[in-house]
This record gives sequence, structure tokens and C-alpha cells, in this order.
Amino acid sequence: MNVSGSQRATMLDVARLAGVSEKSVSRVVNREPHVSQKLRDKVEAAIAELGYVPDPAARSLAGVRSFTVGLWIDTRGLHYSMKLMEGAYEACRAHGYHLQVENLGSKIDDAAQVARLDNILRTSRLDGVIVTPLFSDNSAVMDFLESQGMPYARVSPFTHYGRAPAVFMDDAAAAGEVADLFVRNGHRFIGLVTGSPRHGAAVARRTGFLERIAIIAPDAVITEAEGNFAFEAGIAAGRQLLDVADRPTAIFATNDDSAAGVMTACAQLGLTVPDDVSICGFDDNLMAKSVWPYLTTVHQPIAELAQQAALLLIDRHADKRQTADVLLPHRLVERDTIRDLRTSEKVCRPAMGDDDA
Amino acid sequence: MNVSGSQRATMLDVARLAGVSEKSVSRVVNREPHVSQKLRDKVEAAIAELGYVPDPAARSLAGVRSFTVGLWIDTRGLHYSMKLMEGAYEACRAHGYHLQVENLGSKIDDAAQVARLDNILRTSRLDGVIVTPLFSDNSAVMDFLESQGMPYARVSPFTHYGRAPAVFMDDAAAAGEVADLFVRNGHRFIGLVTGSPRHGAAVARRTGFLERIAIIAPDAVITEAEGNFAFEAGIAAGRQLLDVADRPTAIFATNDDSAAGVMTACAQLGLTVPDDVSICGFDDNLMAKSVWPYLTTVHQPIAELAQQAALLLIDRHADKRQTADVLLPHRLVERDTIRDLRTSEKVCRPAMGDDDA
DNA sequence: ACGGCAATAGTCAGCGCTGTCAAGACAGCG
DNA sequence: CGCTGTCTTGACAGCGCTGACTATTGCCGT
Repeated sequence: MNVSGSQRATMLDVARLAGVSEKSVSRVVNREPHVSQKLRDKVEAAIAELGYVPDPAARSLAGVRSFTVGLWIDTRGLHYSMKLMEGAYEACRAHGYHLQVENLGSKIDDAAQVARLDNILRTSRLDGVIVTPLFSDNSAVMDFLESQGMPYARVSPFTHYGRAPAVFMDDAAAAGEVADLFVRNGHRFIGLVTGSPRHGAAVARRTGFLERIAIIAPDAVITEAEGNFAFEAGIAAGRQLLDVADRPTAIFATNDDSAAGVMTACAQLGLTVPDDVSICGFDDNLMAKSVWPYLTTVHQPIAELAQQAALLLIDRHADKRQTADVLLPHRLVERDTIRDLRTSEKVCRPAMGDDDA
Repeated sequence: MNVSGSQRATMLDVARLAGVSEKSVSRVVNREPHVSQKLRDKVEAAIAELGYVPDPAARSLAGVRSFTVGLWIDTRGLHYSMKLMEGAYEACRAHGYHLQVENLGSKIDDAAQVARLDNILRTSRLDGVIVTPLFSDNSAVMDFLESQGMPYARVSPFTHYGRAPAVFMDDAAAAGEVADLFVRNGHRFIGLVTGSPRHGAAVARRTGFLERIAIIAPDAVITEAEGNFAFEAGIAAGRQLLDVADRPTAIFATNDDSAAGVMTACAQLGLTVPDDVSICGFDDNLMAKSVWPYLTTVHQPIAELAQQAALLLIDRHADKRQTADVLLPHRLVERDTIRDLRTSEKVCRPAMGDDDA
């Protein structure tokens, strides 16, 4: 492998060194069928000797593929976006693809959004696009992509199933497990901090929780407060739920940020977590371990979702097998914010340093 | 502007419609000199009519430029990385450039790192690279980039000044302002939570703080504890600092995560912020408003740093004027975690809901 | 032994643009 | 009026690769 310097080797250099045609090199590089082992060996040796790497620009100009997939995100969801990027990046890197991230951030009307996307597609060659919340359910975006014949994969969609390959987790089932956890620990007076009803995940989590509770503990009393997934709103929701005479013994905040808000509300009201109030979040993001005690929450496999979505797009070309939806497993991460009412003990491992404060 | 469909227009289409040569279109598109106004008008009209957008792949194949800049980050610093991305992305978008983000994440030895970078450079055409902490001070990385003749800009370097254009803020001066704030509010028993001494910013903040204190309040008593910039370490450092008889009245944690940790330590020890202990962070990241009371901290203009760095790289081609280092302003954001010892009041706006708990 | 067919290898045009070179237009000057 | 120098425009090759096509080989059955 030559160490940079001079000029980078081209396919022609490899072909000459191996004593074959350029096209044969191309075939080996692209793993096309109908290539003899002997020729493949010769070419691969030459490639190794020259340290040859195909030029992406030439590849995308001459061919149909661009070896680039787009990732369309809203960077306002900091942790979420970063995890998506990590996952998509990893899948691309492993397959020699490039990732082109576009921040669709600001909420503008659909027409403007589509004009923006049109511009993105015009200025870049993409093999596919990973569409993430809250665009996963935006039919203007999907219509546009389809009108352009651009392959795309959806991360965590909640509507229009089957419209394009999707990768998701089962929010409702996960929320159901939280219900199980609460009931198992003897909680019957329960608070629920919801997200915006326009947010698919928020709705699924609420519904999944409520339905499960209705089955396993029909006698449970549930009070709801809207939290819109923000820390500050979580504080308000927490106070609303807790600053009453018959306050709940456990609160399910449907994302970690609002759960942290609820914990802050507890602190403000002089309530101890989990002794006075048990709390469960959802997402397992940075916040979950930036509060004390550490938050019991549902781990959402965000990076894996994006990774699978990228793979869906990459595989379209690699082997044209029909790609189906992918359901990824979640995991209830029991940390230190749930108390077992029946034994009067906290559940799971002891909270860090909770016995010497 | 034609609405997609059909084939995307090429430079030849524009040339024919305008009745000029392809090269003339190229000249107009690239704002080359020696083009008559008349010709320019004709071409621009044709471009608008066809909705022509140059093909980036063809452009980089035929020419020297790729209209792509790389951003090398370590995504473990979630908030920081995302802000860098936002800034770099914005600068690129505004100038018709693309951003190619590479996650250099895991800490491996320099040789392996360079091999990795070599691979990145081989597989992508880049006009320049934005190098960010902790790579900004890595001379193996700089040596490599220089050996490849790849232009690069450094974000927040702390050593090797002048080696390549740099964009940074004055960490030491900002830390000095925190010292001013503490002293102005009557604090003389002060705790300092440092970061790793291998982290340039950590060192600059510590030094800047200490030097300023020495000038304005030589009688002040300062206790230090290492916090390595993590929440958990902040808790430990906080306890170490506060769980003593003569505890400090104010603590400067040199980043927000460790400041949040210190706040948690206060809660664990039954101390109230800011009544018992005043706290100041550094960064103004997500944590600063995910704790209660909201954290007084120094706002670091991360997105702007990356934006300027991108601009440095882009301008190199636009107009070849010599590019110099850029110093961006910081801002002390006074929120609710500092108490004024002289008047026995908290400084700044009242903490949210602090009078009805 | 021969046609037929798959597997294998090569030829060549051209993707859409830019760099180089050269030609034409035009002004200034002796 | 011819000559030089500058501005403006165009012709053309080719960046590095792939897609479509053609040529060659080896193997089969009959």
C-alpha cells in the first residue's frame, strides 16, 4: 500500500498493473458476478499494491449510484439527532457510503419545506434518504420523494404504514411494560405526563400505557397532565400532578426530559424520589443519567434505528431482495426512581450514595 | 423555474438556450472575471428558466474544487458536536457547499487515527477540513493534513497557534469574568471544579479564573477538585468540596455537566442552591436549563465557531485574501444560581417558582 | 464433430463539467 | 494606418469511472 504522496492511483493504473482491462477492475471493485477467481486475485493484488480507492465523484458521474445517502433530521432534538447520526454514519462507513446530513430544523409550511427538499435533491446526488421524526409522518415529504422516484426509509413512523420501508420500535408495548412495572410494584394512584397529541410517539406511549393499565389494574386511578416533552413543561406537569391532596405514588413521564422536570417539581415540593414518588421516563437519553437518582426509563435504540434505515437503503442496491419493515427491540432500564410499595423498598440496585447523605 | 420532472437540465441545455458556449455558462456560474454584462444576463435568464443547478459530481471530477468541506468531530460530546454541526452546516448551505461529517469518536493511538484519516481523505474529495476539539491540538493530525496539502481550520485550539487558521473564544477571560462575578457578590471561600489537565479548555478556564482571583481578591481561599467534565464526576467533586466544615460559599464548575453534578451533590447534602451555595458553570449547554434553579454560566458560541471555521475554508477559494484567526465573543449568562452575599439576595432575576414551594 | 449457450473478458462512448489554448474584438498609440 | 495589449468568447480534451455492447472461451448434448 503506497503511502499517499505522488498522484492517487486510478482504475487505469490498476488495470495496467494487473494486465487486464479497466472494466474488469470495475467488475472486481463492484463485486459484479461472472468474474473468474484468477482475474479477481490479480486485480485485488494490484489494488492493494497501489492503494487504489475509487473516486466517488467519477463513480457517481458515470454510474447511477452516488454512494451517498441523505439523513434528514431536525437538530432541535439534540440527543436524538446525534444518535441517529451515529447510527446512520456507522452503517454508511461500514459499506463505503457517505452520509449527507441535512438539518430541516425550523418548522415552516409544507410547501416551503418541499421547495427546500427540492433544492437539496437538485444539488446532491443521493441514493436514498432516511426520513426521521417528525418528518416520518409528513405526507407532503413522502409525496415529494415518491414523485422524484427517490428511495427512502422512514424512522419511527406512526401513520401511513407500508408506504415505504420503515424502522421502528414498539412504543406502545414499551409503555405497557412501564404499566406492568408500576402495577407490579403496587402502584395504583398513577400520574401520566403526556406529550403533544400531534407527536406520534407521544400518542403511542400514552395509549399503550393506558390500555395495559386497563387490563392489569382496572381499579387504578390515573391522572394526566400534558408535558410536551420539554423539561420546563415537565416541571409544570409535575406540580400540577403532585401539588394536590391525593397525589399519585408513581408518575410515568413519556420522555426523559419531562421526567427530569417532574423530578425537579418533586424537589420544589419537598418530595423525595423514589420514597415519596416513583418516576419512570422514556428514551434513555442523556438526561436519564444527568439527574439523581438515576432515572428508570425505557431505552429506545435510536442509533440502531438509523443504522437499519441506512442499511435498507444501501441493500437496495447490494442485493435487490425485497426490503421489509424492521422492528427493533426496546429495553426497560430499571435504575433508581421506582419504589416497591409492597415491600417499602426501592426496586433494583440501590441509588448511588443514598445511604451516606 | 421548471418543476422537476423530466431530466435535470445540464450546462449544455443552458448554453443552447442562451445561445452561448458551455464555457461561458461555466464562467457565469463560477463568477469568473472577464464576462460581459450582456452575456451574463442572457445566461442567468436561461439558468432561471431551466432551473439549472450544476452537478456537484461533474464539477469535482472536472475541476479542482469539490464544494465539500469535512467536519471532524467526536460525537461523544453530544451537545457540543451538534452545535458544531449546525454552525458548519449553515455556513456551507449558504455558500452552496456540502458538509461531510466524520465521527472520529473512539480514542485510538495516533498512528491508527492517521490511518483512519488517510482513508477518509482517499475516499472523499474535500476542499478543506474543520478540525475540532480534542483533535484541534493533535499534532499528528495536523502533520498529516499538512503532508496531504489539505487546507484545514482549527476550532478552539490551545496550542500550536498560527499553525493553521483558528477560530476560538477566550476561555481564560471568560473564566476571569466568573471570578469577577463571585467577588462582586462577596464570595471569598471558593470551590473550583476543574476538568482534565489534558483538556486545553479546562486548563485555560482554571488558569484564567485563578489569575483573576489573585488580582481582585488575593485574600480569597480556593479549594480545587477534579471533575473531568462529567456529571458523575461533578457529584463527587461537589461532595468533596462541600462535605466539610468550612465549605465554600461559591463553586465554579468549569463546565455545565459538572456544575449540574455539583448541584446534585448539594441536594444530596441537603444544601440549597443558591441560598447555601452559589454555582457557576461554563458552556451554556442543554444542562444549564435542565436543572433547577437554572444555571448561571458562560455562553460559548459553539455554532458560530464552526460557522466561521467553515467560512475560512470556503473563502480560501472565493477570494484568496489571507485568512487570519478569528476570536469570537462569549457572554456570561446570569441565571439563578448565584447569591449576593452582601445583600443576602440572589442576583439577577428570581428563580422560577421559588416562592411558592 | 458441431451448434448452442452460458460464463468471462474487453471495447468504447460519454456522464457534466472545467482547464487550457486560441481566436476574435476592440482600444490606445506612434 | 498598422501594431500591440487587453478583454471577451469559444473549441476541445479529458477528469475517472460505468453501462451497453461485442468478442472470446469453454462446455454441453446429440
